[in-house]
Amino acid sequence: MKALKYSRQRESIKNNLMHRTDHPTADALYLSIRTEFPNISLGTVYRNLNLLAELGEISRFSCGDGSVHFDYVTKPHYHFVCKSCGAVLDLPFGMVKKTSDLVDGGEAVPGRVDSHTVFFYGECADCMRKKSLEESPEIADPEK
Amino acid sequence: MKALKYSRQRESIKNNLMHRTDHPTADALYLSIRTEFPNISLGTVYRNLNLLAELGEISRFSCGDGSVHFDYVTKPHYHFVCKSCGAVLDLPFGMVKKTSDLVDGGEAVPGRVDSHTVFFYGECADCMRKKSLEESPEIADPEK
DNA sequence: ATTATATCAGTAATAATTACTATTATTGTT
DNA sequence: AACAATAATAGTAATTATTACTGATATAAT
Repeated sequence: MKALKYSRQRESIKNNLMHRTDHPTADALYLSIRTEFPNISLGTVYRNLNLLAELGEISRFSCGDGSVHFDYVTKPHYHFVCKSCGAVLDLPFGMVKKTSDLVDGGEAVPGRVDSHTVFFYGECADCMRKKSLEESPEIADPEK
Repeated sequence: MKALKYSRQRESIKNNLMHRTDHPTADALYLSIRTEFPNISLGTVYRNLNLLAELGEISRFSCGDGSVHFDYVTKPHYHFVCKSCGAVLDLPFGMVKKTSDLVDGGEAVPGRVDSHTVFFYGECADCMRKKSLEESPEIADPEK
């Protein structure tokens, strides 16, 4: 693994993302940072955003339309997306207490909720089985 | 508004999506349909998928990686995404009973859940205010 | 200072999606 | 069944988002 080196550009990207709450796309962030670094490259923005996401310093998500957004807040929380203006707002993690909170949005949501989606991420039963098979075949197939 | 006309291609796209459970992307669907319609156009697939989604006959979603998937099931349900093989599985709507089901995935999930996200879609307070202002300004600003 | 290498700017390449256009298919009407 | 109106298509070009590449520059350790 190669050691990380400081760079003013990466620092600026982190700083910029830290001081805004609008969950910008890579391009929106690029346009903003250009006021400070007039000739920063869009590729540099992408590379650092993905690097920071891998390091867990920021999070990246897509809110359904295919575009990817970035967020400095990494602790678990939910998002509210306005279908009218496209704004993405943070919602406190604890707002969902029961299923009915999901269905009607509960009272903590700053607007009208029409629908919601939930995605679970992990490893499916098939992949778990395959992996344990690779690690210790004798358990899965004692004849061997 | 222009009237909808039948087309064998659109029928085939619906049919194909109806008989599979793997939430394909537009391109995956295109490759599959080409066995029946060897010279169907990728643009035709995109156009019809988006049309059907607007009509509410199918649903479209992105599971975080940026790619857009399509689903013939339009009634509310959740998704489980395997980070290992990329499979997208349907989860029954009623599986989430309380917050702890969200956090640890509960027992209804066919695999190991590491994380989850929730997106609420609707209209934010700002847009709601603006809209009501446009419709009846005298209420918002009686002096006028 | 010297050296090694991570990072950069700029550009080219790739992938996903949409737009355009001349042609074909569908539907309602004679 | 032929006709006219137009929705839909195939094929291609254009657009957008993102990644890959390359020679130059910045950073960190010796």
